[in-house]
Amino acid sequence: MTNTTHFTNRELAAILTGVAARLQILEANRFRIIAFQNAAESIRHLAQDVNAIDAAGELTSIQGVGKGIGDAIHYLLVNGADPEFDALFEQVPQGVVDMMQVPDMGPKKAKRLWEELSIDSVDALRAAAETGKLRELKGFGAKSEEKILKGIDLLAQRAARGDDERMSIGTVRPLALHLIAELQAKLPDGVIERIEPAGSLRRWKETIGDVDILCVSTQPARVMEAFRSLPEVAHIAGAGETKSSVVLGNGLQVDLRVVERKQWGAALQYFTGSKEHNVAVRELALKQGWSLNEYGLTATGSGDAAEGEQRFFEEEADLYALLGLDWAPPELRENRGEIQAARQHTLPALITLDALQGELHGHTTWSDGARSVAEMGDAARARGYTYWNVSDHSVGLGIVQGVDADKLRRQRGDRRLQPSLRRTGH
DNA sequence: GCCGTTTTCGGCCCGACTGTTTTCAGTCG
Repeated sequence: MTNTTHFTNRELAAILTGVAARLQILEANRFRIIAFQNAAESIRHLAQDVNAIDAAGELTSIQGVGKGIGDAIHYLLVNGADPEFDALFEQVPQGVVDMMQVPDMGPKKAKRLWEELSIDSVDALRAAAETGKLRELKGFGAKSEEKILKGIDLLAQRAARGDDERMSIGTVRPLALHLIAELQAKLPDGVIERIEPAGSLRRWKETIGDVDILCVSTQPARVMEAFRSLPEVAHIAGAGETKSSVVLGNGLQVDLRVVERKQWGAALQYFTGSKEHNVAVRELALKQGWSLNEYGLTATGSGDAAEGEQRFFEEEADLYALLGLDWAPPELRENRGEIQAARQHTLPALITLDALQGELHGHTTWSDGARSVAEMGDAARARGYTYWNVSDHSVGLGIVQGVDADKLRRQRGDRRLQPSLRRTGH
């Protein structure tokens, strides 16, 4: 076993995503594609270095990594390349994969454009759309061309703005709350019965890809109309009876969905995600004889309830309770063990803002620190800190109630460690 | 290709919206 580090977690995840994309274009077995996507996602969010896990021979302990993908990863980490992956990357050009970044351009369309019109890059796609070549293809029309050009512009904007298309929750949350307030002000009292941000915003993710807003109203058409005509809206990406998507001037996409009051619990659960959490909850529901969608539960007939019987939930907790689960705080909903914990009533209590008496953060060897993340974490724990936020490269240290904060401050001799607090998001 | 409170086989979440389609496939979240 060599100790050479060929790939970081992120690089490895990118390779697996590239494999999945190419398998999609080649129309491989769809479950095989999902397997690569899941493995990539797991590794992207891994707290440990995948090289260390490989060195310990425990790759298959990673969620979504079995023998097949595990062996491939090991080969890749040891040798720096995998012939099977290389062949795939050679077979389908990167440009064709890049085309799938354009909104509404999935593997099927990318494949057809590549095979039938020899379009193998975003630039070639733009040229073909501009000259009206795409509409020669069955299934493509003038509107498709227009949409593709707009999508490419959007991509270019994003690239120009920075390499990360996600925005900080510190930026997005106030904006989302402002939009909600504007929407409510625009409509007469009572039209909107309930309204709340869902999605990654409700899960308090550090970065937000797009904003999901859920609301209850008996007049969805009216709400949709008011939403789409908000002054911040630069482009309307979708306009349905109960769902609209808009893009703001700053490039942020905002989706609004309207449901009935009795559907609120299931809808909030559904739109809060994460996708991984939802898939796991729906699988659990299926095992209990219920099919779960954003409106409620429908009995499949395999459980105790008669086939077709429906259940609705005004509150999210009622839905979880029917499935035998404790209500999980949105922050935990990533399918990383919270569902098992909810079933066993062992969900952890989250540290709340008022319990924190101070915080600091330490640099590690990732940048200019002297110790690794693991060493820093161990040292912090040994000295009585409750460390509560560990990323790839730094350790956030929180002092919570029950810990002698004054003593810690004396030990550190750090006058700057005051009981005041800055919200960091976690 | 992965996985297991029906475990080594046989499943694998579900619906809204769009464009171009005469009934649906593709994409997205």
